[in-house]
Amino acid sequence: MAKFQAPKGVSEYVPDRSSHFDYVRSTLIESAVVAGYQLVELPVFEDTELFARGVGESTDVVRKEMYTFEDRGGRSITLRPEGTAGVMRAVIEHNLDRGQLPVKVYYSGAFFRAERPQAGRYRQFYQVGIEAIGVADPRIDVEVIAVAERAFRQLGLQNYRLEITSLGDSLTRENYLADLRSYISGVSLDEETTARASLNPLRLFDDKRPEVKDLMSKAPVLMDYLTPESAADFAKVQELLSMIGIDFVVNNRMVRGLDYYTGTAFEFVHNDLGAQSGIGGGGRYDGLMAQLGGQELSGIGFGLGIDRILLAREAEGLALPDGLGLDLYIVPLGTGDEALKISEELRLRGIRVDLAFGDKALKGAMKSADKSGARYAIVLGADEISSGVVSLKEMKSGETTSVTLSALANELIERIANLGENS
RNA sequence: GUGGUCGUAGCUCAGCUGGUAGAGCACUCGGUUGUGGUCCGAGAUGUCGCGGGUUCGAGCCCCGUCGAUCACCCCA
Repeated sequence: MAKFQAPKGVSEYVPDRSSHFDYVRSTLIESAVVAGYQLVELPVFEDTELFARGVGESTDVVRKEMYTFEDRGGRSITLRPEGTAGVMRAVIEHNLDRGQLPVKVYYSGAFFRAERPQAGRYRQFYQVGIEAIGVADPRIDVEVIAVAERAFRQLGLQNYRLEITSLGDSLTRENYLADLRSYISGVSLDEETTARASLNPLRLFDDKRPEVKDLMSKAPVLMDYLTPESAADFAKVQELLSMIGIDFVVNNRMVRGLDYYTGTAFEFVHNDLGAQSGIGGGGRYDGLMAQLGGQELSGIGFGLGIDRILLAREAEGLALPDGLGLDLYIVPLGTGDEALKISEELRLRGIRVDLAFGDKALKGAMKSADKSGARYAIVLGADEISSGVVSLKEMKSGETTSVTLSALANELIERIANLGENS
């Protein structure tokens, strides 16, 4: 029979790599939680119009990368290609913006874009994102950036940089885009590039062809058009980032792929990832809430790519930290009934326990103990059960200690706690 | 969506100018009494991605297809 395979271009995680994935995801989430962001768990599909209006009709995401289908009721549905539009919809729908501001939420899950896959670019991929809605304050911009930066540091990443820019307010953009368009219309470009420019002239700053780069290096720069208010905000953001010790580089040619960004925009770029080097990015969006039928509230947020962050950790040779695996592995001799019972008692105390099943020989079961990565192992045979004493073996050193079964849970808990203090 | 490279045991790969498959690691069992990681021995494992074609004969050649990968495009 022909074997099935996963659909083209999806990322999926199975042991042992899945534990690394889970470590990255939970570290990112924890960084948001400690800053007061609360979970929103949202659908992975939404009304197509939400993304068309929210993300922007001119974006590639909306024009050619969405998974769109008609449901049985004839509605046009789209698998979410990004997180912010759905969050705005939920905030408006549940009136979260009627209470205290800012609304601070995080999300985590799968997103979908029908692109040609390559390393770090998948058709189903995973992000953790946060949004802070309702307060336009450079300090929140910096907090949002700090949530990402802190997570990256905790994950041990080194070889990356933070790029920031300001896209200015609507007046800034209006003036700037007019000048940029007239500059572009004055230079000669091929048909396809001209078409891209007419959709969003900013995109040309991303072009990798030398001749286009050369042309764009002489183009007007948005930074020069910032209104005094935008310029002051941007200066404040930089000042505060420095104050809390976050390094950054200003990239005044940064291009963001989604149309809703205004003001502060940022991107984390990793150096070891090839073409798909962005591990996270975000920015402020002034008009989005109103655009989607809500109040005129500004917001800021980011999306971090779990897949790419995992690749970045692997590229930097970072291993999983100790202490995430099993605490104890039980090797039963004879019937394993007692081992099963004890494992449940220990698990009830929060100790991570696995055991050998299926009447494995001692040697084989000890090998399993070794491979399980458990910190400790005990053999549980007739002797131990009748005497009530087991020999607790630390797998790494091979040292054994006699412990009574009744004291085993406390002994393990104490040792695990000590380990946490030492590391 | 466009172009390049690639696809052989669970994993990493070898397989010369076409003659019906191999290594290392991993896995299972064993090296006589209840303790893994080293060592030694034995063993199982592949429709050579899939489909067609050329040939007396194809893992090696040709076409298609699926997938991966790299770049473009775009982005997390």
